[in-house]
Amino acid sequence: MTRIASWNVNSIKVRLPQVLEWLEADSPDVLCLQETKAPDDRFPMRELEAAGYHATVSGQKTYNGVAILSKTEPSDEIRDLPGLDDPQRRVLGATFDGLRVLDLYVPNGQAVGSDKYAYKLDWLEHLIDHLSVELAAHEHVVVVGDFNIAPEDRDVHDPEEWRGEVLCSEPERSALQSILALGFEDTFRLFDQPEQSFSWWDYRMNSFKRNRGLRIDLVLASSALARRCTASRVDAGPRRLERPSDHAPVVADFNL
DNA sequence: ATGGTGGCGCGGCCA
Repeated sequence: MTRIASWNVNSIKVRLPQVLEWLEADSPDVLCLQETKAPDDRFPMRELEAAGYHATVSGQKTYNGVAILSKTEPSDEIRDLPGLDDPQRRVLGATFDGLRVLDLYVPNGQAVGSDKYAYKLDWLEHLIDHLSVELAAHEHVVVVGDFNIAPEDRDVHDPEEWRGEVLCSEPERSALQSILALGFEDTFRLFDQPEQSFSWWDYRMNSFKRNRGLRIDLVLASSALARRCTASRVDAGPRRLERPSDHAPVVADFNL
């Protein structure tokens, strides 16, 4: 069994104890992190290596930053989308024993119509182009991360409140559908799930206690890999801890 | 309601 997980930690410095605890409890083979908010020379390599994990990083100061923690060594790492010259560290790809892993921190987009929203849609276009290349090169591809898109209304606590807003707008959802149409499955929807399952809850307004959330953290698997998926879930446990990330980990198991 | 909460870093940006 191979377990792949994704967690937007909103600062690896603050969340390191929770990450170490979660690695110990859930023993993923690969844990992809987003919003590490740390330059590579400030990433806590030693602590994670002591826990038995390699750390492959692409970070920056203050914002963004992605990392892949893995039990085995990576190869063929990428840190950019081809054709997109971008200082923001949002992409990390690596291969582990024939499994191609892409860790994404998709731009938030701020508000529909803003410059950041245009950047998000442009970024997604470059992502779609690159994922077709990845699919052509690898049979088993898993694309995980904070997509900052709720795929469908059932992934939103109040679809009418969010209708047309950033994270839910039609162009964003259309871009995600284009990714799926390349030949990916949203592994969460391969299984029966509790209603009102979300992966992100705003820090404000007691959103978590009221379960006012969105499911924006996804594990997508290429068709051949999806056939080997045995489970996919959100682990809301860490969101209940003191000083939590605003995101919960998402986890998928594969018969590999 | 243009707030609210949290991280970074020490004022204001970003989510």
